[in-house]
Amino acid sequence: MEAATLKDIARELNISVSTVSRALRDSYEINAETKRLVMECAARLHYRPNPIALSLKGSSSKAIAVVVPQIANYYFSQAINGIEEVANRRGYDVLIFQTHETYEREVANLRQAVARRVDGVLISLSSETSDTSHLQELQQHGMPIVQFDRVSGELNTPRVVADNFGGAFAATDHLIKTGRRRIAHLTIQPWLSITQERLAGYRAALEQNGLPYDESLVRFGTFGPDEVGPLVDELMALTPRPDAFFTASDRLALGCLAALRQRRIAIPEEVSLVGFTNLTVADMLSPSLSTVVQPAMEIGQEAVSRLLDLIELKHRAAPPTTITIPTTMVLRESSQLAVGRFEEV
Amino acid sequence: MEAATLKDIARELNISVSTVSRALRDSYEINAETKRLVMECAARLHYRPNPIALSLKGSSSKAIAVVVPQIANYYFSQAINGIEEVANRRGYDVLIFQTHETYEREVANLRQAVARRVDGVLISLSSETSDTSHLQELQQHGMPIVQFDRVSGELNTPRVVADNFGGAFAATDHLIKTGRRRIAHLTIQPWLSITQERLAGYRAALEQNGLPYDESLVRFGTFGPDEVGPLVDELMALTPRPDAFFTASDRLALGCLAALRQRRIAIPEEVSLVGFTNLTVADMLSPSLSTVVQPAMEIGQEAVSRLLDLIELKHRAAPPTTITIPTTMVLRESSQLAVGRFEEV
DNA sequence: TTTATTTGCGCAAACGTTGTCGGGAACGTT
DNA sequence: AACGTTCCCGACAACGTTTGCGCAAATAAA
Repeated sequence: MEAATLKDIARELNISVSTVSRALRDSYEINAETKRLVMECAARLHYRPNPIALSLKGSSSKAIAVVVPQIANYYFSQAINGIEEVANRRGYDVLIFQTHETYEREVANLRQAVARRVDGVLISLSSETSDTSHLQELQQHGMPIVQFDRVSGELNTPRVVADNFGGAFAATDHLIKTGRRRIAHLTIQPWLSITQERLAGYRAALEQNGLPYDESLVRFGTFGPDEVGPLVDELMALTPRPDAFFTASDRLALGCLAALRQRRIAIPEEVSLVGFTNLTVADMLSPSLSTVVQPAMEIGQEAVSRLLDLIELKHRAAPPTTITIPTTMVLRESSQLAVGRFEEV
Repeated sequence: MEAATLKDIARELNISVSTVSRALRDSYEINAETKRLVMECAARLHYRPNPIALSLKGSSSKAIAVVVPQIANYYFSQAINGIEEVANRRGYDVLIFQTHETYEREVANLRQAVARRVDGVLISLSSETSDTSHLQELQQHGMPIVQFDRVSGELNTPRVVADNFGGAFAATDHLIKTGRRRIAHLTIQPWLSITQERLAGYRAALEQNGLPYDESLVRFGTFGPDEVGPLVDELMALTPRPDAFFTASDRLALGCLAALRQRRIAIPEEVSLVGFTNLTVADMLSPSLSTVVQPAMEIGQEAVSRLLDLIELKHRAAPPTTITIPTTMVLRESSQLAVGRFEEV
């Protein structure tokens, strides 16, 4: 039962290794009876082709790499679940790599992926990555690449993203419709595509509702656990002070929630709060958190589908499109009394 | 720059492939000057040994597999971070596999790991797994294995676990010391080692404090999101009704919190609540959640260290020990007014 | 019968690497 | 001068597969 090889089958049946190989691949030049014998023997010995040898041969390795900033993150782990599901269904293995948000690890991970002869790469850029030449080079060497979530415009690949603009627009519009006028926007690193799109959606909703876009209400950064408090103080010191916070991430929303509660600022009476993405505990918080939900699993599924198409059909000719997956707004207590859902295009 | 091989270096320098191989491995039978030339050329061509070819050769693949129930889980992703850190530092790659809590995927994952020629396996059993013959067989074929977190006694390998008994004891003892007498215990699948140990700790603390162990206060199961509510109703209907809940997982604690809040049962006035493990948002909940914290990263680091020792030193002779990593109790609002920390042995 | 064609299968090369063996050159020893 | 060493290095096999080529036997066409 120790890792049967073609050779074992060949020896058992007194035929050559090549015949066994061809029989298993159902080649036309092998006798039906021989095929039957080989199949039967292979089943009996629990034969499984050795993927390592296959990779070495240079053909496909039936494995893809997914490179994400971190897996200790509900959004990414959900995306990976979607990726695995589709990939496994289509006969591929998934190798998971974490960049821990550093450029250095991203490069190292990609090198690893190449070394392990993956057939393609699915990547969500680290927040440190601004230069994408490492990926461009990879692509020029013929590696199929699909970007998702954190994408770069420099890189000419298919992209699968959530509708960040639409989600931010919907959230901001909701806040305005419920009477808010001074809406602060706390967001992440400014050079990320998702940041820009969310900011644009926020801004568009303001302008469409005839409200001014005030730069002093927008803050960028990778706020550590202790940095949100001071930031909230700073914003609340403005005149007129903000009556709503729209944050571009889980962590920021949680930080705000904690900071506001600590400062005894009533949510949503004094300040409304809306987050972005789909923290599992959002509805168990107090107050429960209104959020723009990103369909992480669906994004993963869509991205991996594109990648596998690229690998299998070699559709390099097809223009790299950007696929936008709709987001959903979930209204909870932090932005209003009523609890309900509405879909957003 | 396209994946340089030994052959490329050999051609460039007009020497044989074997000489190049030996020069790079600093063999004593290669002239110093030749070595220098080879090294220089290898650096220039960005040569990296092909791990696939190495694996095929049968030597070590410098990769280990880590098989966990799921990565969309703070505990496991932290453990993986610890594993990756130590493994990378010691020159190994980490292949991550998810069982999604099913036996079937666990078997498939292990097969995959073997096919990819990993040097060893780090595993936390799926909740469906009661029979461990697949792992025993693997082990008999010489695969180094270390279990962590969810371990089986049937399987004779090193084990790295949190001090589940101690943590549960401390939590229960804390509840008793703060005046609680009817402490319900909500826990997971009864056949898991962690379940049994936590239950034992709970029971020991009761008995040591002269309180009876009441089976009707202990509930096992994989409670879905909608099942916790009814369960809480059921427990609260008992007479005398419970004045504290001690749960064996994140999800259960959150579920209880939500269910109790919905039912307007005051925490901690009417019912105290203590969870197990280290949800990031625990201190942002309302009320913030007292928990027994498991040092996930440390458990991962310890486990992978044992595995690499097993791989490298072939210390098969050493008796498989169980390493217990201490847990910590973090007291927050859900179990009392005061907020503080104390260490637990 | 001789000559084509098909059918079924084996040989050998290749993927990148390591390890075993063997051999030539230069040196030192009898 | 013949022999034994030491020092460097190359040829070859092997890991498990796939694949192009060739070869024999059987069948078909002349």
